Amino acid sequence: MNTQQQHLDTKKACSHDFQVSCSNCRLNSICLPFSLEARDVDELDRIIQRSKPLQKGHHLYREGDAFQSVYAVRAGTLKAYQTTDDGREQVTGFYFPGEIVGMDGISKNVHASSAKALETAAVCEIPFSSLEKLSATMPQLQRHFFQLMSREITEDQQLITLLSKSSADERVAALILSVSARNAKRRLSATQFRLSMSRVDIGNYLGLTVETVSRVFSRMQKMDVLRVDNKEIEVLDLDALKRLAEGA
Amino acid sequence: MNTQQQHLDTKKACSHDFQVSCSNCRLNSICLPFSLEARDVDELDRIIQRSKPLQKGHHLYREGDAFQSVYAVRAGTLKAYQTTDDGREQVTGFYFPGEIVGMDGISKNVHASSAKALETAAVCEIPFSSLEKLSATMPQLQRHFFQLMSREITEDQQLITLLSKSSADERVAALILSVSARNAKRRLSATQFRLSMSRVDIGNYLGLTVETVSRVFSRMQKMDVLRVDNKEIEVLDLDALKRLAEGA
DNA sequence: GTCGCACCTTGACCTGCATCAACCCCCCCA
DNA sequence: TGGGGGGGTTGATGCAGGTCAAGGTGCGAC
Repeated sequence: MNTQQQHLDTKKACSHDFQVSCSNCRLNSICLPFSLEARDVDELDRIIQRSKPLQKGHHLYREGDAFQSVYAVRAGTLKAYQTTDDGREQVTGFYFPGEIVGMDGISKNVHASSAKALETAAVCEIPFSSLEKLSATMPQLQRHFFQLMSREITEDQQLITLLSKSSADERVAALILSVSARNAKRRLSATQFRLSMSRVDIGNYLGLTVETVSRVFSRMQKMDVLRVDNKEIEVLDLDALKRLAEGA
Repeated sequence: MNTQQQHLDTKKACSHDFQVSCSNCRLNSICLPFSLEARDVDELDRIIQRSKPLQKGHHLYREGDAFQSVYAVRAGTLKAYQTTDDGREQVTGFYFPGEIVGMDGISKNVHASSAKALETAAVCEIPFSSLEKLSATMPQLQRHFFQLMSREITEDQQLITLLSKSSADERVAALILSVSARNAKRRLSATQFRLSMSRVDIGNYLGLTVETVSRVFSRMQKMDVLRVDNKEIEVLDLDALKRLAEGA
C-alpha cells in the first residue's frame, strides 16, 4: 500500500467514522497515557469531541484566538506558525497523527500561534477546563499532560540547537530523520513517505530559503542518500543520513 | 544602589537567610500563582527545600541526571545547555530570579539539559512528586504549572523565530530587550544592568560567534543605542533598540 | 608588584547561504 | 487548446557572518 492510498483511506475514515472512541483508536498508545485504566479512558472519552474533518489550508485556530482546547491529531498533518510584527511567518512545528497541538495557548489563555491543515485532517478536541478537572482526580492523566508539555519543550530546544549551529545539510537531514522516526512510531514505513509540507514550509521551519532546501535535496539524491520525487521521499541510506545530521 | 552592590547583598542573603518562606519572598508574585490562598501557600512552603548557595560554575543538575525536582531561582543567574553528540554545547536558556528551571526533565524522568550557575546563585528546590500530589488538590497550583510550562514553550518558539530569521543585530537586540524586560518584572532597572553571561554564552545562545556579538555591541555603542562597559550595559535609546530588534 | 589566564575586541580574509533571475512541470479552468 | 498560477529546480552573483590571527584588559595568585 503506498502512501497515496493510505491518505485516501484516512480521508474516508475521517468523513464517516466519527464514533471511534479512545479505547479503540489505533493511536491511543501514542496520544493517551497507556497506563490509564479502562474506566479512566472512558471518562476521558466523554470529554473529547471528535470534530469533522479540517480541509487543507483551513485553520484549526489562529494566533490571538481565545484558548479553549488542545487537540489530538487523528489524521493528516498540521503546521503551527506565528506571524512576527513585521508580517513574516515562522513555522514552529509540524504535527502528525497521535500528537497534541495547541498547548502554547495555556499560559496566556490565548493561542500564541496559528494551526493550519497541510492536507485534509481530523482532530479530537479536548476542552482544557475539563482536562484540568479530570487531571485532578486522575494522577496518571495529570502526569501524562505534564510529560507531553515537557516533551514539547525538549523538542523545541532541539530545534533551537539545530537552528543555532547547523549547516543546511544538517538541518534538512534532521527534519527527514524526525519525520521518519515519527512515522515509525505510528508503524508506518521509516524509509518511504510523503512529505505533506511544501518546500516553502520546510525552509521556513528550518530557517533556510526554498532554493537552499531544493539544492540540499538534489545533493542528497546525487549522493544516493535519498530518492526524491516531488513530495515522495525514499531514504536509501539511513546511516549516511544520520551522519549528515551530525555534521559529517 | 548599583547592580554590583545588589549582587553582594544577594550573596549575603543566600548564606544566612535560609528561613525565608514563600509568603514573604519578594519574588512570590513572579514565581507563585498570586491567586493562591495563604493556607495553600503554606502547604506549598512545606514541600519546598531551600538549598545552600550554588557557587559560580557549579551545576544544579546535569543532562542525564534522574529528574526529581524543578527549581525556582531565588538569586543569581543560571544557564541551561545541552551537549550535542559531537560534543558541541548549545545554551537553551538563561534563568533569572523568580523563574523556574528544570521542567525539561519531566517528560522522560531524566534531565534533558544541564543547568549551571553563571554567578553565585540560590534556588528553591521543589520535589516534583510532591508538587504533583499537591496539584491534585489545588487547582490553582495545577493551572499555574501548566501555565509555566506553556510559557516555556512559547518562549522557546520565540527563540526559534529569532534564530530562524533574524540578523545578528536583531538577535542581540532581542536578547537585551528580554533581559531588560525580565529585570523590570523584578522591579530592577530596565535600562542599566549587568549581563551575568559571557560573550561566549550569548553567542552560543543566539547562534553567533563571540566575535560577531562583540562587533554588534561595538556597533550599537557607536550608534548611541547602548553604552557597553564589559558586562555592564546601559540602554540609551530603548526605542531604537526595539526598532533594531524588529529588523529596522 | 608581575605572571598567567580568561575574556573581550578588532582587523583581514573566506565561504555558505541568500538573492535574483530564468525556466520547468503540473494542474485547473476558460 | 492555451494560458495562468503555484510549486519546484538550477545557475550566477553578492554579502553577512564565520574563521583566523593578533593584541588589549581585568583580575586573582603568589
